[in-house]
Parts: sequence; structure tokens; C-alpha cells
Amino acid sequence: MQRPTIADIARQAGVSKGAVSFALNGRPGVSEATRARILRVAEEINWRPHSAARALGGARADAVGLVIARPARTLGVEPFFARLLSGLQAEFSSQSIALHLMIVEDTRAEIEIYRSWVSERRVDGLMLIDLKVRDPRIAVVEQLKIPAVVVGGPGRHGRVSSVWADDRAAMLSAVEYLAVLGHTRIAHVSGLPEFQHTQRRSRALRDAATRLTLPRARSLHTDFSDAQGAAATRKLLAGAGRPTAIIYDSDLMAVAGLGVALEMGVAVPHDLSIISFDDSVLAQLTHPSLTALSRDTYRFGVQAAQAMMAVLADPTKTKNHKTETPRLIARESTSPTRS
Amino acid sequence: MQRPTIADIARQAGVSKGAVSFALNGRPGVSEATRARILRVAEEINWRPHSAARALGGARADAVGLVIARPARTLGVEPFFARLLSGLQAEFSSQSIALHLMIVEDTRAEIEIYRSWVSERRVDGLMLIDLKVRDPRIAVVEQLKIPAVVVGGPGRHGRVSSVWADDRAAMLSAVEYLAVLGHTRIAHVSGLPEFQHTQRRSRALRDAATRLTLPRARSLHTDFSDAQGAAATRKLLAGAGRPTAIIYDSDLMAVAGLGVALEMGVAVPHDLSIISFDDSVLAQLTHPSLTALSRDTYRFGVQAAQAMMAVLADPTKTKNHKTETPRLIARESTSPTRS
DNA sequence: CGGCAATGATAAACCGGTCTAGTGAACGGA
DNA sequence: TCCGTTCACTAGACCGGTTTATCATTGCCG
Repeated sequence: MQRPTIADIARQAGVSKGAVSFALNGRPGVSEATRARILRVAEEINWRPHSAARALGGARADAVGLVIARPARTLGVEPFFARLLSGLQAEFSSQSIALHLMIVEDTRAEIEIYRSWVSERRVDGLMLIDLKVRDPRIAVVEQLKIPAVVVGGPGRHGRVSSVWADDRAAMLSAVEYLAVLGHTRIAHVSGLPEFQHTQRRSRALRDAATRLTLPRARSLHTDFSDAQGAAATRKLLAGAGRPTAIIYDSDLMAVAGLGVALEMGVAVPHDLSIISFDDSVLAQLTHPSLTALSRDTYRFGVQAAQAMMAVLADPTKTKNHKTETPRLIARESTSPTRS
Repeated sequence: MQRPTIADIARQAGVSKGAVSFALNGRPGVSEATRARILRVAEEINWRPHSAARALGGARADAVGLVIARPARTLGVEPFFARLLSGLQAEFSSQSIALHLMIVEDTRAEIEIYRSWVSERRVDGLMLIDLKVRDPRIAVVEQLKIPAVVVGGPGRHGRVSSVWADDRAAMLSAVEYLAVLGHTRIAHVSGLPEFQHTQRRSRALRDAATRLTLPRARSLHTDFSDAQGAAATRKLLAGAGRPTAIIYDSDLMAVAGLGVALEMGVAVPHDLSIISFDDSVLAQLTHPSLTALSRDTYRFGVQAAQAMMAVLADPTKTKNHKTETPRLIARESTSPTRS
């Protein structure tokens, strides 16, 4: 027999299709004895539900969609995504929810995918990442009426749930740490300026600079690539009154910056302290190892997945879930100023 | 109207459901005039196919499955997967094929997922990675009669297509390069011994050692983690008659090994040459930068995806597709021996 | 002009589940 | 004893497509 169906179960157990459906889904309508018999038969003939048939009846797709809008080719170098993905997956797979993944070029394409996935009922919910200032996706998911979770909020995202970390507090802790070490000329090599998390960090630096009266505190924007991270570093170190400390928005850029410093004969941490806003083996394997704002990105993914499952369970309840604030881990790349 | 269906199109265009289906799928059975009218109506009311309904009729799921059987937590650090994934995605998305992704703990769980995805008709094909010696998955996919592509073959995998690179030739080129530089004591820090690619590399080293009469050529197995890579390095460098060159199976382990060497006062490349079997920014950002066997992993992913689409188009045609052999890129971590 | 094939279209079955309305039997209370 | 309720279960509609069998019309050929 090719691929047993509930009709086969029904025949063998001597009941109707409906009864089988009730039994298999744990709903009332059958006696315990019958239920047990049906389950036994199902087990025996190795029956599996046909997801399409289920979905057709309006049931869940048991899949969540994630679209990443960055050039596919550059994605591989960013450890953050892989770790986030791992965390999401670990949690989702515990509920047998698969991840529908797609990498596209830009937000327009991303929105197109959302529309088709939703109207084709491929996914039950969407995870939005890299939220931008005035992000058009928010309006789209609200219009599509599909459960969504913003990873890396919160921002202006109406009634959509979000999971976020306090970038502001993290940045402040890094700046204060540097200030205590005697640094007054602090620079920030950031990511894309249109991202909300980039803006939060840059603003936090500005505010801290005002409060602690640090002159020359500045943010240089990049596209997160190691090349632009290196270029920004070169620019900072070449100028007069160069910074004594640089905070990088990713470990990849921090490592690239470290390379530039060595190349230019700027000793780390003696002449320049370096802090990475993201931690990974990468930051730990360099010499000197990098002081970093560390958080458990895997766990962040797990929490994002949990938030999604909460929204799936009750779409009316939206919630902003704040996760652990990245903590500063002091390593070898920071030291007091020499003066 | 909530979610237009082909019945709506049929009504508005004044034809039957069947005619609409023919028109939308570009099959014969309707005149050009009618077809055009139907397509126009479909466009107008913004109709999208309901993937579940399609699948129920036995059609394609337009998704390909990929299960990675490694501890989710450690996955994020391996740049290889992210790049492979990017390449796969880029190619698949050009055909609107989504990737169904799941990360599990072991091969048993992986096989379970295969069974359920196939019987639930969630995917049209499966990508198998990290092929092991006598891998049980081969028998499973053959039994399930689902199109599959082995990424990183070829091995004993019957009539299943594969996409692979010539690890043996790559390893030989690395060993020969080192031999020319005067190295005779060459070690290899490899990955998990049960993987076929690990075995091919280890065997290539042994063969080269015999041919070039290199004593003490040996492979040390690890689990691919930076910790075990470091431990293996420490063991190698602590012993008497330590190697003058080490080849690492991944850039992550190579970087970890580099750190251990620096820590132990072994100068790279002066006292020790290092080659990484995998290239990425990681290898380029260290100091000294790492000589590496480089290949375009993104492209590898693209080719794997193409192989999958070929099998989907005609499941009877299986093929072993050999991709570019990793080429040695000399950087700063290798030099002639001092003697 | 008759027979036959090709064309364009329709109606209905079908895929494998879910779910609702309905049925018969057992049970309980007055 | 009789009615109402609950329980266990059945029959069949339904979801939104695809596909097959069927049919009418037209055109072509001998």
C-alpha cells in the first residue's frame, strides 16, 4: 500500500474517518478504548499526516518564515546570523516547526516573498530582522494579518511583538568602561545607518559623550563588511588627534580594525583600545584577544522563537520581550591610556 | 472577498474551474483568447495559488529540505555552512524554491525528519551533507524514493547524485607545496574521522608521505571545534620532533592553532608553517594571514542547488558532479624551513 | 457528403485531511 | 415510564486546486 491515509486506518479499525481524525488529534468524540485502538493501528501501518491536506482544511502550516535581505554572498562571513539561526531552529524543532528560509537582495523582494508565502499558506508566522527606521515591512505584516515577531526591536512597530536587547545600555557600559580607563577620544565604527539598532548605539554614544564631556566622540557608518571596517579604521588612525579607543559594531569589523592597527604600527592595547560590540570565537582567537560586549546570540534566537510561538498561540497578545543586555567581557585589547 | 480562488476567476471569466487551471499552468486545452482573459482576471483580483491545495493534488512542494546534524550551538562558528547556505539559496530562489531547514542532534533524528518531510510532502528533494562512511541516510532516501543530492560526495552512495570537490588532489597539492619548502615533518589536524571527506584527506596525506618519504606524517582527529583544534596543536607542539608544518581541516581550527603556537612561543611561519584547508575572511584577517586551500564555497552551494534541480527535472538521471579543486593560496603563515 | 481527428471547453472525481450536523443508544431524573 | 441529555460515532460536505472523461464544434480528407 502506498502511503497510508486515515481512510486506511478507519477501515482497519472499523470506524469512520471522522473518528480517526478525532482520535489522532486528541479531541473529544471517541471513547478511550476506541482512541487507543485507532492509535495502535496508525502506529502499526506507520501513518503520517499529509501536511498539505491538513493545511487545506485551514490548519497550521507548522512552519515559520525567515527572509534575510542582504546580499547572499556576504552573508556567510557574519557569525551572528548562523548563531541566531541555530537558536531559532533549536526552539522551533522542539515543536516540530520547520524554518522556511529565503535570502533575497532587498526589502522590496522580501515583501514580495512575504505576500506569496502568506497567500500560499506556507508559513504560520514571520520573523523580521534588521529592522530599519520607518520599516515598510511592519505595515505589510499588519495588513496581511500574519503573526510576526521583530527580532532586534523595539521601534515603531505598532502591534507587532518584538524581542530585543538594550543596545543603549550596552553602549553606555562600554563607554563608561573606557572613560574609567582614562580614554577621552572614543570612536565608533557602526553598521548601516538605516538600521534601528545602529541608530540606538550611535545615539547612546553621543549622549554619553555629552554627559562625560568626551570631545571627538563620533560614529562612522559602514556596511558591516570587513573591508569598510578596515577603511574606517584607517581613516580614524590616520587623522590628527586620533582616537585612543574604537568600538566596533561587529566582531568581524573589530578583527579587521585590529589588523589595520598592527599594520600601521599602532600597538593594541597600548596605543589603541578596541571593543567589539559582538562576541564570538573570532574575538577570542585573535592576539590580542578582543574585549567585547557579549551576549548569548544562540539564546537570543531561542527567545525569539519562543516569542513567535507565544504569538502563534494567541495572536491578540503582542509583547515586547527584552532580553539580556550584552555584558562587557574585558580581554586583552583594552588598557588604561598611557598619559 | 477573502483570498480569491480559481472558482472566483472562473466565475468572473465565465469559464469552468478546469479551464482556469489549464490557462494558469500554461497547458493546452484553452484557446489563446480565453487564456489571456483568464490571466487578466487572475491578475486583476490578485490571485495566488494555495500551495497546500496544489500539493494535495500531488504537485510539487517547491521546497527542498536540508537537515544539518550537528549540535546547533556550535554551528554558528563554522563559516562554511553559512556560505554554503547562501549559495544554495541564491540558486533556489531564482526558481522560487524555498529551503526547508532544520538542525538536529544526530543522524537518527535527521532520518526521522526525512521520513516525516517526505511523507508529509513538504519537500521535493533532500540535500545530504557531511556524508559518513557507510552512511545510513543513503538507504533511507533510496527507500523513500525521493530525489537527493549528496553534498561533498562521492562515496558509496549508489544511485544518488552528488556534488564534490577533489579533497585528495587538494591535500596532495598542499603537501607538495610544503615539501618543496623543505618540510618533512607534516601533521594534519582533521575533523571527525567518520566523515568521508576527512578520510579522503587523511588517506591522501598518508599516500603523499609514502611517496615523498616524509616520516612522522600523521592525522589527529577532532570534532572541528576550536577547542579540540587548539588541544591537538598543543599536543603536537609539546612532543619531541614536533612538526614544522600543520595542515588544519578548517580555518577555525587553524586560527585556534595559530593562537596556541604564539602562546607557546613557536613563531609562525618561522618555526611552524600553517595551512588551512578552508578559506574565509577569518584566514585573511589573522596575523600572520593564513595560507589556505581556497574554494568558492558560495559557488559550491550554487552548483549543489543546480544538481538538485537537475534531479528534480529528471529523477532517473543521476550524476556525480565534480567541482573546482581547492587551490592553494600562499599567504604569510608558510615559509621555507630554516635548516 | 460521411467519417474521423483535433480543438476548446465542461463537469465531476479526486487528493487527504477537518469539521459539522445528525443518529442511535445508554443513562438519569421526575 | 417517559423525556431530555450526554456520549460515541457516522456520513458527508468542504478546503482549492489538478486531472480525467466527456462532449460539442470545427475542419480536413477521401
